[in-house]
Amino acid sequence: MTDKTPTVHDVARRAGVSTATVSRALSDADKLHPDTLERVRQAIEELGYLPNGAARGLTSRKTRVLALCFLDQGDPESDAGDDAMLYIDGVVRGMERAARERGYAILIGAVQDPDAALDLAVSLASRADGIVLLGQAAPSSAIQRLKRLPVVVVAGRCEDDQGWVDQVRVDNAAGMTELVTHLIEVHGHTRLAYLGGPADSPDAAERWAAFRATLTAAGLPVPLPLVGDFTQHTGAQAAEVLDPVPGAVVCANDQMAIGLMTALRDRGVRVPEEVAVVGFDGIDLGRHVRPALTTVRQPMQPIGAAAVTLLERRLRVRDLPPEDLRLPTQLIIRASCGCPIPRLA
Amino acid sequence: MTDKTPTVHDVARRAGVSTATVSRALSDADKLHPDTLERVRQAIEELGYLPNGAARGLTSRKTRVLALCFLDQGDPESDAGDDAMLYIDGVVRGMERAARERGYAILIGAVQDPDAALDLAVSLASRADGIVLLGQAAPSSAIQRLKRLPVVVVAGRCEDDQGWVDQVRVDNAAGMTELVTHLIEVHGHTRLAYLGGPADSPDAAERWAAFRATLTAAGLPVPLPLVGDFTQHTGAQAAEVLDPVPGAVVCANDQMAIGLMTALRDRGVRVPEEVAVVGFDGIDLGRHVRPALTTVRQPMQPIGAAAVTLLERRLRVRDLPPEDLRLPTQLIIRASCGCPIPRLA
DNA sequence: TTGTACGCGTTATCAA
DNA sequence: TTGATAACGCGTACAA
Repeated sequence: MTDKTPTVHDVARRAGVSTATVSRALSDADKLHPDTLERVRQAIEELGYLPNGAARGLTSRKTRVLALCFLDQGDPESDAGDDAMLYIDGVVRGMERAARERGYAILIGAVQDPDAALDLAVSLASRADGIVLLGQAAPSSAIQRLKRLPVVVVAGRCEDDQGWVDQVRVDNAAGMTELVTHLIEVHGHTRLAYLGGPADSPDAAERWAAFRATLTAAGLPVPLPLVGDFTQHTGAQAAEVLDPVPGAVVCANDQMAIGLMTALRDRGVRVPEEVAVVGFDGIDLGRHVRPALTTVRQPMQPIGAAAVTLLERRLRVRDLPPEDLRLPTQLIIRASCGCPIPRLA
Repeated sequence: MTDKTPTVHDVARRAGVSTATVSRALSDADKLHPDTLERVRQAIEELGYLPNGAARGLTSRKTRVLALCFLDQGDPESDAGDDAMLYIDGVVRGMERAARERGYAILIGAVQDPDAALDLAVSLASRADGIVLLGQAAPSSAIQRLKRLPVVVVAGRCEDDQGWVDQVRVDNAAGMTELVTHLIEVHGHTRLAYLGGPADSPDAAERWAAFRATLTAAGLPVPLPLVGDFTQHTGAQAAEVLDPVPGAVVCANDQMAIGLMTALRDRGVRVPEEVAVVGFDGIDLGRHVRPALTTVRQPMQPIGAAAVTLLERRLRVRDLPPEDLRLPTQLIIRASCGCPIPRLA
């Protein structure tokens, strides 16, 4: 009883055929005589043979793997950071489903430290046919270094590398514009406050820009933004600061909006009667808080799926102009903006 | 300008060294003369060289990859199936974090059809050093077939393969017992109904068994269980059936409990005043519904982390008796059981 | 329909 | 400290 893991040779010997035949049994099964096929099947079964992916990848120059590289800054213990993870979970799901249809598996890697992103990306890229770089995990150094293989940047910095690599983003500007316009035109708000996200978030930047542009276009004054860190905690803090309570508070993401609403309620301020609160992202939780959160939905899964589509396209055709996909957002009107409660939450 | 992706040879030539030196530059950097190292670094940079993971894996017989194989039965369009996915997301997160610490990446693959699980598992296993089979994705055929490499079954069927492979599960029995005991002893319930999960779910089976055992032990009558499919929809349906409203309804998962509560409220039945409702799993949503759901939390991330730990352990020592880990659950008392509302939701 | 033999890119062994 | 070279396991021309 040999304990080494069996190879094609072992299978071949046991089945009384050549290694080539074994190989064919695994791919072009139909090009074999049924009896031969059966013998090989037997041998494989009996030996517990598993093909060696590395050897396969070496000859075929393909791995049938698509990688995803992202930053996981969440404190493993607390609930903070869950927001980003919720987003990532959606993207992963979308990628996996899209990849599955095309015969790919997804390789996932994350780091805490942005400075480690490059090494991780290289390490993942060396085992994949293409790679998706998520948000902050896409320093231009990484993009340069990986130029040899298909790279898609999702939710990356806006300025850098534009027209350089394929990108997938969400149309933050359109979403925010739609949201603010709703507040102004439907509810007649004129005093809007803004609770923004971290300065290094491209999404946060785009949302803020669209917010002020929309106010300006409407001839309304642009408030000084509060700057949060995308956590519920930060949203709660904002409730303390907002003293002359404005008519409405626009938050750069849902978590902060929810934290804010909760703290406001604790302070005895009624939402949406006294102040409207709206968010951005469309996380599931927003459907279940009371009042249900009016927000702008980011299509997480479609983002993941689009990234895979782009990767696969470039795997087939290398010489293609870079694509810069902006996926549409969707305004989701619920109760926190002051709209009547719909029949179904 | 050659367009082929550069190899160690190209780098070696450009740096005026041998391939062995290039190889060393990537692993034992400190065993090289600083100047040599620098030249190699240069060449790598200039050529945009990326190591070939397949070739590496071939010689080293290691991939530094751990695979996860699961069933994704969710309808891509609807919200149904989210429950299972929430669970999986948590496990993935736990795996990734634990794997990262040990220098591994996670390879993810899913199928809809349980019958396809075996093929997927083999395909994933051939590219990984070890594999985690989740729930239904672990038919004994797969476990047999993969015997050559470390396999961990998470939330698998209870009877099969016990003492065969390493397993990670949650202590459903203890959790359910604790939950039901709370209902009986603290709230004095004597008429309990049960809304169970699908017959093919090992978790559902264990929970039901513990439920009835606890009632029996308390000298209470065991009701006929309603059988749902783990969705909110099913929970809502249960509200119609439960006519002589019992004192409490124990649901085999949170989704059903939430669906039930909502439907009950629509029917004008007050929870928890008229009937207590409790769930199982501890999904995030349960914290935000009103009344907040009393439930039993499954430690999703620790489950993933434990699976990785087991895998890595066996990667180091093959000859070890199989481990059958039962992770503890945690009773989370909120409002839906009738307990006073805690200060923080 | 089946077999032979070479090459894929890297690491490790052994010399130098 | 560095170089030459032999595996590693599989796919695939090419031959039979």
